[in-house]
Formats: sequence, structure tokens, C-alpha cells
Amino acid sequence: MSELDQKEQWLEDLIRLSGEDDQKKTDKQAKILEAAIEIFSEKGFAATSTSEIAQKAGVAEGTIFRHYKTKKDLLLSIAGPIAIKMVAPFLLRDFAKVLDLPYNKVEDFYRAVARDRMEFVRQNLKLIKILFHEVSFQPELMEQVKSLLTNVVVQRFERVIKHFQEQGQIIEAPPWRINRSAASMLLGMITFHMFLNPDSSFNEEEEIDRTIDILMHGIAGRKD
Amino acid sequence: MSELDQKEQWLEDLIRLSGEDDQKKTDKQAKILEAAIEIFSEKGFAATSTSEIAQKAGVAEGTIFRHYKTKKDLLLSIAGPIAIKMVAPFLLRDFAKVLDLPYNKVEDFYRAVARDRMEFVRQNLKLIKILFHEVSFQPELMEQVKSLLTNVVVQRFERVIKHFQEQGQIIEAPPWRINRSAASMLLGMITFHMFLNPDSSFNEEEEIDRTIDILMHGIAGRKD
DNA sequence: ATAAATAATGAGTGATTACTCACTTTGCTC
DNA sequence: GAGCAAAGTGAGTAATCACTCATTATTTAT
Repeated sequence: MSELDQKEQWLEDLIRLSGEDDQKKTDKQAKILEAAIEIFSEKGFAATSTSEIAQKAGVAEGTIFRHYKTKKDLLLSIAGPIAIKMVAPFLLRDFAKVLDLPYNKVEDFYRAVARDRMEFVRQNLKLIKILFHEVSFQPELMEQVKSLLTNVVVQRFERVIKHFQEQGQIIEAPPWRINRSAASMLLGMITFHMFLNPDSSFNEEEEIDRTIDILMHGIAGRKD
Repeated sequence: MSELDQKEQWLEDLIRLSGEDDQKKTDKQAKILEAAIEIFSEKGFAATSTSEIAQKAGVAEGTIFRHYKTKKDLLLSIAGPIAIKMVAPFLLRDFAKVLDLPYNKVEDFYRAVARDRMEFVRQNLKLIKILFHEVSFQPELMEQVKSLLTNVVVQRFERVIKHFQEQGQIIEAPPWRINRSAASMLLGMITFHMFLNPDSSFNEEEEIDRTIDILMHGIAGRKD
């Protein structure tokens, strides 16, 4: 088993583990998590009291501490898994297959990623908000996220970019700048439509297409 | 006096007012602000105690409440002005002159904005972090920021975009999507280099140029 | 120099905090 | 249905919270 395969194995264990964590939960424990997510995302972790969580969950305050040693423990059990799930699609062994199979055009690749992660954001708005706010203040969260991003996501996307660069589909520029640009554009779109402007409806498919078009060809007037 | 002029007047008053707020401060009051900014940005507003601020500032806890009615008052006196200063260059009457004078190419316009705001971010990292985190939890801050962005910044940038579209320098697309794309790209660059990756040095001028080039012409391979 | 105004103090306040623990209830096994 | 482990309880605890106020120190005005 090669080093790479071992690494992949470790990652898939991680994903499976984080997927298992919503089993074997008591009714009350589920209620606690539900209430905590709600209030954490509304008022922030530090401004939320355990008594408030207990009240909203309909349990005694002591019950919270049966399942979670500390309030911070409760936070990490909420914010940790979402960090992994956020990058999960890029961790799978299949992701490498992007290089061989289904996407022969960069646009198709970006479109698939954008669709998939946009749906994920839509279904995890509160959790993402919690992770996003607390990552600055909880060093263990920061470590986890940094490690996931720099060691895994960035590396894998770099390989994809280099692949498309060899084909001449993408300009010769440092892959990190290409990735930063693509991430800026797509995250900017997602942030704008899901967080800043959640009420106004929009044609998601078209917006993705238009955004990727700008990412590919820019905003400069085109003479053809 | 036209309605527009009245609006401008009101805005300039606002700017001047927010500029005057760092006068007539006692030594101790300045120390309090300094300490509060430091700790708020490190641990977040809710996780910071007034006793901790007093200790770091070297004053009695009561002194804080001589100058600020509540802890939240202290926060707003810090985060409010920075929101205005962040968009100040776009509020000035001069900004309209972009349409006539110094920038005949869109690239030059974006480059000037990027340089200026990047320097601003560099000199206000902590304040921006505070504003950014607390805007979600303090409705009055949210209102202020939303009002500044939607009623002023967006409108003005739309006029600039339309101007360049008429010249054929920018593709015919909804101005808001052009602006969202430009904002994504430039804020993405600033965020990456100032917040996510503050240690690694980089050639700022070149990075701005390369980023604007991608904004203008995209990442697609170019055949010329 | 004196008086008035403002700035600064720090001990004290009741409320709230995260968390504990002795106890009761529940669900499962044989 | 007895026995037992796990789940759930809620009153209790010491610490900390934002904030007050009577008092003292410092500026400012005349």
C-alpha cells in the first residue's frame, strides 16, 4: 500500500467516522443539538448560555453535561463534522478521476463543483455560520480547518489545474492564483445569494453559468 | 439645493463626524479603546469582560462606564466608525469624477480602488475583524452596514459600470453581476493575503495587476 | 487662589454563568 | 420481574458578569 493510498484510507475513515456521529443519539440528545445549533447561529457561541439551550431543547440543564463534558465540547461536536463535510467531495478517491473522466472542459468541472457545494450550503446554512464565526476563536477548529484546506483541498485542486493547463484550457499562471480566483468568484456568488441576499430569488443554473463564464473570460468587452 | 446634493451633504457630514470622534479623548479613554480593540478582536465581543478591558487599559472598571453607558455602547463606538471609513472613498463627491477624469481604462479604475482599500485594510485589520464578526449579532450595526452598501456604494459603482459599458470596455451584463464579480475577486485577494495568509510576503503591485487581469480576461487559455 | 465641573476610582450589587452531584426514571437482559 | 447500567433530573455552588455609586483626584474657569 503506497503512502498516498494510506493517506486516502485515513481520510475516508475520517469521513465515515464523521458520518456515523448522527447515529445512536437519544431523543433528548438530538433535541439538545438542534437547540444548540439554532441558538449558536443566532447569537454566537459565547453569548449563548447552557440554560437557554436546555430550555429550548426541553431538557434539564444537567442533561447537556451528561453528553458533553463542557459547553465548548458541545460546540466542537457541532462545528467539527461540518468542516469535514464541507470539503468531503474533494477528499474522496473519486475526485482524482476528474483528471481522467467526466469533465473534458474546465467549465464543466467548475459547474459540477458549484452546483454540488451550493446545494450543500443551502442545507447547512446555520452550521456553516457557526463554523465560520468560531473558527477564529477556537484554536482546535482553526487547526482542523487549516489542515483540511492546505494539505488536502489545495493540493488536489492544484493537480486539477495543472492538468487543464497542460491541455491549454487554462492560462499559464501559478495554480494557487487560479484557485484563489475561482474560489473567490464561486464563494462570492454563493455568499451573496445565500447569506447576503437570501430573499431575492434567482435562477441558480443560469447564475452559475454566467459566473463561470466571467471566471473563464472576464468582464472585458469582447470583440469577435 | 437638489435632492442629490442634500444627500451628499448628509453623507459628508457623516464622514466628518466620524472623523472627529478621535479628538477630545482623555488619556484613559484612549487606553480603554485601545485595550478593547485588542481584546475584542482576539476573543470576540461576547467573550470579553469589562474587567479584562479595564485591567489591560490600566484603569478602574468604573472608568469605562463613565465614558460608555454599556459594554455594547463601547463596541458600537468602535465598530460604527470603521464601517463608514471602509466605504468613505466611495462616498466623496469626488468619486463621481471617476466618470469624467483620471481613469480612461477600467483596469486603472480597479487598480486605484484595490491599492487604496488594501492599504486601508492593512492599517485596520483588528477593527475590520471586529466589525465583521459583530455585524451578524448587532442589529444596529447590520442596519448601518446594509444601508451604506445598498444605498450608496452599490448605486455609485453601478453608474461607473454603466459608464464603462457604454464605452464597450465591459461586457453587456447586469451591473450587479459585474460588481459582484469584481468585489469577489478583489476582496478574495485581500482576504487571502491579509487575513488567511498574512505571513507569506508577496509583491502587492504585481498581485493586484495579475488579479485585475484575470478579472478582465478570465482564466481561459488565450489564443492570440 | 478658589470654586465648579469633570474624570477617575474601587468596593459593592444582584443576576447569571458553566458545571456538579446525589438522586430518580427508563430501558434492557436473563 | 429482579437487577443493572445508562439517561435524565434540578437544586446547589463558587465564580464571574455588567454595572452602580459614594467618594476622591484632577482640570478648567474666573
